[in-house]
Amino acid sequence: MVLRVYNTLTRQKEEFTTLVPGRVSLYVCGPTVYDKAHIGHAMSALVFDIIRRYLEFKGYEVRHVMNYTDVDDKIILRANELNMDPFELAERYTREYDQHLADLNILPATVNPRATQEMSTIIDMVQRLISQGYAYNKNGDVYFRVTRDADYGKLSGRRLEDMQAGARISVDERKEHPMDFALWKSAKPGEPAWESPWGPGRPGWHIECSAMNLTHLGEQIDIHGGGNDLIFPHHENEIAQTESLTGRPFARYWIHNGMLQLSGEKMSKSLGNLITIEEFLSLYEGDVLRMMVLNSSYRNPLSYSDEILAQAKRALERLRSGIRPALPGSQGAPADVLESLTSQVKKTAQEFVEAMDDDFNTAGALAALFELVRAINQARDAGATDDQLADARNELIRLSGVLGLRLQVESRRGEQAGPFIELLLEVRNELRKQKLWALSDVVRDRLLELGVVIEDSREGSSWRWKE
RNA sequence: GGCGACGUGGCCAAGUGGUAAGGCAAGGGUCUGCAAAACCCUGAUCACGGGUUCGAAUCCCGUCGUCGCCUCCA
Repeated sequence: MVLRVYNTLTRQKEEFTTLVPGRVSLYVCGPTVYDKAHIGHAMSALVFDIIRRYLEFKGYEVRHVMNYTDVDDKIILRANELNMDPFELAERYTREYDQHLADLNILPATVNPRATQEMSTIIDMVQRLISQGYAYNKNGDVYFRVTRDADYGKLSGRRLEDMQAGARISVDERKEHPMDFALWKSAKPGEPAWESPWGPGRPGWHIECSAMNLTHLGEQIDIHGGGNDLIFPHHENEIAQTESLTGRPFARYWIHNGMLQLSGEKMSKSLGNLITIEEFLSLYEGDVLRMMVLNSSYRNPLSYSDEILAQAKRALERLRSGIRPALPGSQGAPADVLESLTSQVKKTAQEFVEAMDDDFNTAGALAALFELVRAINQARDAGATDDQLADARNELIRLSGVLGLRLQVESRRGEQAGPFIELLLEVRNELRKQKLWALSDVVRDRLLELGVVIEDSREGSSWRWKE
């Protein structure tokens, strides 16, 4: 099966091949660490986590780089407001973000470079860009000369002429062309600064990513990803810088995720319509957010609402219903039921791969998993034993894992409670035999309040942790 | 104003030429002391208007609507 990927650069789905057989170099733009991250950032991280996991499932060895922008205007501004050291501020939010990623079950990147640790590469690149005529120095500020780059605008589909017309482009006298962008910014007194041939200053935003790619992945990479709000100017400028220097195509595939929306608008700090990852995780488990992402297509906008959230929660529960144990007293299911279960396992695996191969169609992949869940539940209802369910259940767990979903969550609460709950069930069974319904209902209700779900059947009762 | 994306049942959403996956919700049923869960059954002709085609949600044109980018942004 061939994987096909939508490439922003060509605006179409393309067959996925890598520079080096069996290996993928993946660069994803990470956050600027000046404030708490919101679930829009989480969505992007989840999308690329799913992509990475699927690539690994396909047998690729993935070298995954995600950067932290830990020096820039906003960090300095915020640090001043808080009367704090900018590096300390960045460090705090970097650590916090790392923790969020772990909480969301996002695999750690192979490398997490930071802008402040790439200075020598950045300065070297800027210097070479100047010497080759792609950039110029104006009193300590260095700008990229967009008119020198013949195919500037190829990623975002813009032409320089179009952008000048009608747009509000700030007039900056120091620039030769309004669209020229900063490679190096001179430092004002008191600002963090690094020594450079053009005086003390700090890198512009775009050059750091170019530098980190070069250092950690090389001149050419397979996939470059990020939110679609980065297409212009950020990724456009990365291409301009890198390709001007190397003379070779930078990333083979540009992959961009759609924006998370809240009340019809992009979730963002400037609009103030955001939910932080911290807030979300204090109320729900990370897999709920992952489920929301999986049930949509990564390139389209995803709107966040209480209803969508509730749907994702229920969908996750349904998926998990597939791994519940056999019913008490099961004697085995009829042969035809077991046969159709076996064939559904095969069918699901096949449909799962087919869907994911089509530009990571996670919604389609989920549909295949839900069909497996139904087949498993049918078999269980028909009396299948744990042994008879094992293969199907393992496949469900395996494929869900490719999407990063964790179905087995029981252990997160103390296992020590198990024997005591069993004891309560035994006592309650006695009560039920004696038809003391009121009392047995009290036990069930109180246990539910404690997070334990009791389900009665003809053959006896079972329990599980509430999700 | 320029560039781009999208518009499928109450909600989310797959499907991009051959008569509409899946999930949530809703209604009916099986099971059950009750409940819950699970299982079974029930619903859309695909924004609107033209066109191409034997045949279109799926291709083309137009209209309307929503969103993103054009300034920092996942």
